[in-house]
Amino acid sequence: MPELPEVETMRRGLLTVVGRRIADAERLACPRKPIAIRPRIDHLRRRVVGQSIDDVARAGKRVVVVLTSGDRLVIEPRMTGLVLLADPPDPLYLRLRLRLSGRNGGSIYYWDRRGLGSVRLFTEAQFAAELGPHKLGPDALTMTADDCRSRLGHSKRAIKVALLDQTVVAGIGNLYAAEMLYVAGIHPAKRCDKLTRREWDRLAAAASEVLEEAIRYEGSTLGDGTYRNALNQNGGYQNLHRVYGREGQPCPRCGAAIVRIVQAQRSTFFCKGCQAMRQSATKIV
DNA sequence: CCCCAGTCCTGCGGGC
DNA sequence: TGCCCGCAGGACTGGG
Repeated sequence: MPELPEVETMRRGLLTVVGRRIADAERLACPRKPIAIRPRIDHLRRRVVGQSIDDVARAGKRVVVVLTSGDRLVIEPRMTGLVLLADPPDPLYLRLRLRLSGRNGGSIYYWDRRGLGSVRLFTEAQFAAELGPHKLGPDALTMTADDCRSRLGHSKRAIKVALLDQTVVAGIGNLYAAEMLYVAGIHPAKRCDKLTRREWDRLAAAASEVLEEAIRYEGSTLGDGTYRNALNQNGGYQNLHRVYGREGQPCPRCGAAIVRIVQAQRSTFFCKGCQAMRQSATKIV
C-alpha cells in the first residue's frame, strides 16, 4: 500500500540517522520465503559496513539511503514493507537489520509481512540507470499540469490507469489516484486525450493538495493496520478519505453513494455526480 | 502503443 | 462453527 505520502513519511522518519555510520548488515531469520536482497547479503554487507548515511531521499515509492561512498540502498516496500527505527509490529516479519555504530546504537529495520518488497544496493551509475528520469516520471508531489498534459495529452488510456504508471508520474498508487481525481472532479474512466486544459490544471492542483495533506497526516493506515511510520505509529489520513474504500457511503460533497468499478484489475472509487464524464464540476472542496 | 492475465505473498472477510 | 475461496494491489512479465 505505501504510496508517495507513506514513503515520504518513512523518509522523513529516517532523517534522524543522517550522519550515522553503519556497523553491520544482517538478514534476519524470518521463517517465510526471504525477500529479494541484492546483491546477496555478504556482498551487501561488505559495501555498507563502515559507510556513513549522507542523506535519505525518495524515488517515487522507494526510500533511498545515500551512503558516503555514493552507493544507494534502495528500499522498495511494495504492499506491506516498513522501514523502522523502533520495535516492529510483529518481529516475525523482520527481514533486514542495519546496525548503527556510536554510543546511541540503534538500528534501521526493514519489516515486511507479505514479503513482496525488496532491498537493493546500487552504485550511483546503476541508480541513474535503474531509477533515472526515463524509468520514473516526474515526482507526483511537484509535477505540473504541463508535465501531465505533455505526457498523456494524446493517450487513449483512462486517466486513472495512466496515473498508476510510474513512468508517467512517480509516486501515485491506487488510493491517492482515486482521491486526487475526486478532488479534481474528473471521472476516472475519462480518456486522457479528452481532458481539457482546465482539467489538467485541476488535476495537478489536486495532486499536490491531496499528497501534501496526506503527508501532514503521516499517510494512511488502512483497516489491515499494516502501514506505520518509522516509529511504528499509525498514520491519520485514512480518516480523511473522500472516496477510497467508501463504496456505498455518501459523497462528502453531494451525498450520493460512492461507487466502485474495476479498472486494470484494480478497484476505483468515485462519485458519479461530482466526477461527470462529460462536463465535470468545478474543483471540489 | 496499450491491454490483459498471471505472478509474488499473507491476512482477512464473505459465503456456504 | 469452520473451512475455502477470493480479494487487497505495486511492479513486473509474457502474449496478443
